Amino acid sequence: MDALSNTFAALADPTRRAILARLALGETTVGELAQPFAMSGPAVTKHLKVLEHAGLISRSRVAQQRPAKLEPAALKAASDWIAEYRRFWDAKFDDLDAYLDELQKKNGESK
Amino acid sequence: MDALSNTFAALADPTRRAILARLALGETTVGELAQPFAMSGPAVTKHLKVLEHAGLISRSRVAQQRPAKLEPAALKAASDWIAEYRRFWDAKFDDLDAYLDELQKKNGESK
DNA sequence: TCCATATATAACTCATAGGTTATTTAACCG
DNA sequence: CGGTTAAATAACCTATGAGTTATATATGGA
Repeated sequence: MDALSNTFAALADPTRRAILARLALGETTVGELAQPFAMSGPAVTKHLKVLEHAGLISRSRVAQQRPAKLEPAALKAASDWIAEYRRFWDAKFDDLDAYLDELQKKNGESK
Repeated sequence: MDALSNTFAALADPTRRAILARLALGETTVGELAQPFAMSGPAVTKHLKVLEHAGLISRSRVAQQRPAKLEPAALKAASDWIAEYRRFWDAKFDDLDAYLDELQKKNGESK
């Protein structure tokens, strides 16, 4: 499957979105996720595999634990895809676009 | 299933994303979609049902045809969900936020 | 009314998703 | 080395998704 399909499919599960919300607060282990979600360890491991395959998280190792960490790049790709439709719901899109261009120029100079 | 899960699940299929891209150009019938996608009519009908159930499109009737039309509100909801993670990939998010607040004030006065 | 056209529904196949429990692997510690 | 803890894998179940072909429904027109 293509990367974007994997990303959207990963986001289509409320448990996985909750896991991402938890990871936004910091790295977390499988055990710390299994408890609040009232779910078996293997189930959490599977969800993490889906998220990892979608590029939304990465894993590391600390002793016996394998903490998961948020990887936002894939979210950005999904956001960019949706952004192409922004003009269909946001009447101010064109104005905003001009402002953002201007802002980027400013940042390029000052930062 | 919750609305957001339905939306992301609908977007997780490349054929359905292509259908949305086609609908961004204007309303389209089942027949006009089946041909370029080399797919049977019933398959298109099923994809349209998924998109409609996700709130991403609406249907109407013109003679024997049932044109489909893009409904961007559901896309906005998905975009808003992802936007909460923007700070994780966009270092300029805080600055941007200030600019957008300012812009909204301006629009409130002038428009 | 009868036929043609466009779409939807029914019935089916095959693959995958999400969950379970039981077992195995990996890493630390006495 | 032997035990303990954390996580992954295996094997399984059930439900759902995406596609097919065949059939039914709805609309328009001669």
